[in-house]
Amino acid sequence: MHDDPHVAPPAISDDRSADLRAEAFQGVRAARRNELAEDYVELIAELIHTQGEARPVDIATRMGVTAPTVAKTLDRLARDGLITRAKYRSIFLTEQGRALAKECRHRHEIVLQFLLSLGLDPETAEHDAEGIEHHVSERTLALFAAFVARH
Amino acid sequence: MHDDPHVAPPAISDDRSADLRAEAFQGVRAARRNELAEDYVELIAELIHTQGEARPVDIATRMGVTAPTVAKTLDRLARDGLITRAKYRSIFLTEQGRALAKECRHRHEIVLQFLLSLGLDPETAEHDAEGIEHHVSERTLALFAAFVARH
DNA sequence: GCAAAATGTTAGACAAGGCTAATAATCTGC
DNA sequence: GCAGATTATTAGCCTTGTCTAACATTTTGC
Repeated sequence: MHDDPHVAPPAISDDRSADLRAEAFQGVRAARRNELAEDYVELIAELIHTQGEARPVDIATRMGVTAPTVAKTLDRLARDGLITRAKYRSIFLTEQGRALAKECRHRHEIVLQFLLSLGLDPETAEHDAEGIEHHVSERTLALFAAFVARH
Repeated sequence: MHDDPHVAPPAISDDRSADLRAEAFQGVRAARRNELAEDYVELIAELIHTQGEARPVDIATRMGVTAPTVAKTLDRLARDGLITRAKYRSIFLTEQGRALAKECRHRHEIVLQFLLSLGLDPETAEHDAEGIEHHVSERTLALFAAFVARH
């Protein structure tokens, strides 16, 4: 249960450390599972805003995947209650989808501004923000926002 | 091909912007495909260093997955030339695997120190670093390192 | 208002990454 | 040195996310 008294104990016992690690990885894997949904929902919100509607073909172009891939992914999003769709019609966000999109956009914006504040060029900043935004905790986000505010 | 002259052109044409976006997402997806391999290789290196050997059971515990999942993943890593293994024996890194592990550890360390410098608590920092490290470009990493150096 | 173009869907394949259940090998303690 | 515990593997299933090929529908341009 506790540290073996005969060996020099590390700062944290191996068991506890391994458990913490496992939790961290499980959290990361959970985040990874949501990344694609978040990317889609964020993009759909943006398309609705800028183009007036979100069509599969535009999603496919911007995501860099084929139309059938988009179709299947949209089916999953619909199943998960993030969007509604009708055959051959464009996509709508549900209330839940809109909430997620808003949250994602917020996170994305803070991460992006943070990277820019740090002196990164806009293109790399956009690129890295896309990858990083899904893995930033509330605490880290708050620190990023504070940093942006004072620079 | 070019902007329709009848509408107010955005800073960047929609086509170009959509292409850039597609590239960014493809890059992110590519990074995602490597994440698991990087996590494993990094962990294997650490286990070899701290325990003297890397056994599947310890990998499973620390990754928070079951033994068969580890076995299958290790087969892929072996196929991809990152590790060598023999039935019922512990795992070794190839030259390529060691190089990847070293690079990952380096990135991880910088991201972690950066988050700590920013004032994040150690546990959250470790957790976020685990997710972020795979999505940080060379440029961003350099900026992180510079920030750590002057704080 | 119809033919052609554009868009959307369906079917089916495949790899990755996860699981459980069952089996096999190794290691450990007496 | 053997029985039981631990560890590793295999088999088989599931979901996600990607693709191509084929087909269906809608939109558009005369």
